[in-house]
Amino acid sequence: MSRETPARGRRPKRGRTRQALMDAALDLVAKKAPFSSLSLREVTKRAGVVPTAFYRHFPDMSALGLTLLDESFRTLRQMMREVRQQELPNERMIRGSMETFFTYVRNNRTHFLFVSKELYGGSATMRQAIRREIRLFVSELAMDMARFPFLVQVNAEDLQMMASLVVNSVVALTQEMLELDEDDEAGQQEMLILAEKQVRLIYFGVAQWRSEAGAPA
Amino acid sequence: MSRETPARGRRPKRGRTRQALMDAALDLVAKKAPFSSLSLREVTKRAGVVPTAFYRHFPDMSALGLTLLDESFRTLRQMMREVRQQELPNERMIRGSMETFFTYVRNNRTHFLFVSKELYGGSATMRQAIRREIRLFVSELAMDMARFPFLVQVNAEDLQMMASLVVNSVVALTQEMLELDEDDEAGQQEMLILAEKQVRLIYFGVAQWRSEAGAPA
DNA sequence: TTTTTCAGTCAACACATGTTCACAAATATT
DNA sequence: AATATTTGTGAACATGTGTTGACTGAAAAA
Repeated sequence: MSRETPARGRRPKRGRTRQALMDAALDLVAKKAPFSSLSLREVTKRAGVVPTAFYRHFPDMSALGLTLLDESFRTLRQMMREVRQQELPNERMIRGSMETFFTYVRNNRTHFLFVSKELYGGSATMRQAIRREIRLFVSELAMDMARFPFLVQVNAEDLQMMASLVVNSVVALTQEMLELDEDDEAGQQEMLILAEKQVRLIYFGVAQWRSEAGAPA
Repeated sequence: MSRETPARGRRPKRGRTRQALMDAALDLVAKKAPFSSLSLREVTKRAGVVPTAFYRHFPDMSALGLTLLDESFRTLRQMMREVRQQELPNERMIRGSMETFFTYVRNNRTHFLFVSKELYGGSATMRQAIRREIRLFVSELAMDMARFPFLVQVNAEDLQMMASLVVNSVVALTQEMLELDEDDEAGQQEMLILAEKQVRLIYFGVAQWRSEAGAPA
């Protein structure tokens, strides 16, 4: 922390411009339109930089988008790792996972908002990339579930089905939560409880599955 | 079916322009960008009409959007009615509902695509409107579920929770299906089966619910 | 220190956008 | 048949857009 305050008049902002552009875009997405309807000039203006400076860091807007996606994914994966490694007793497991997950969402609101909007509204490449990531998430969850004693004899396909059900539900609730006001504590808490209940309900169904519904139609 | 072929040179297209604009927008949304990044001129061009003609039918683009939303909702409600009124025996019920639902999705692809993209990517008013419609859907499903013999003693809140779980899951699968190619028969069928399985799984959980998980934490 | 590379500015362009206005054709009303 | 109203057209505007090129100060490498 040595030389700040860049001389007044010409401000160098020594390298942070790239990040400033990304943050600006994220901000705009969070409180305005989807990324696809963001203009280059809009982003640079918010970043406090002249339009042409953009090209020093990204060839075009879609490149910025992909970088943003990458940054968001890093957050997501880190969260996933944290959720998976905390081995809790069966009863507390669901609650614990949901808590750390939603905490992550709150602490990385703009990232999740960005991903949420791009999941269906973004370009084809974006949507594909996000879906791939989600599928990965589903597979890992399925692997974890395979270790449950009462699921040892469920085939891989059904495990995948169950995991995707859990993930889809949590994703939906996450998107609903993002719709809430940022500091609506009560609403957020309500969402957490709802999420826990729903996942628990699914696990009830899962526990029942092996016996009855073996063969597909 | 009297006077077609509009005289060549000046074409009258006697009133159909409004619908042409709506269809054009829907088309563009289906095979290109989200609605918010559509330009007025783009839409009019695709509708085969001069930009200024737009104002004869809508004050601005967002009005077009709301009209489109309304049109899509009519489709949705009609589908809902049809699903609800077919009282099938318990075993066939889930399968039957899913089949008519997904048939509707296929037959109104552009509408569902539009709604799907607007759900998270659209303007605040749009998102709210769609969410309201979904909540309505959830409430009706909860009412239907309340009549199940094994659910009579589940409280209203939990019924709502279960219904929202079902709806969220089906919505997610619908969006996944819309990502598929339009004439990927195999993929669509697969989605249908997956949907049925997931809903059935949820119902297993539901059947188990009443006994164990009464009180919230 | 000198030189090279990096990261910002400024001016300018060609083009797409939303919107206006006055006008004309098609249709509806009388 | 005469008139009024709706619906589409054309020209024109101010503004916002992506992108170019030449230039310049700051930081890094020599």
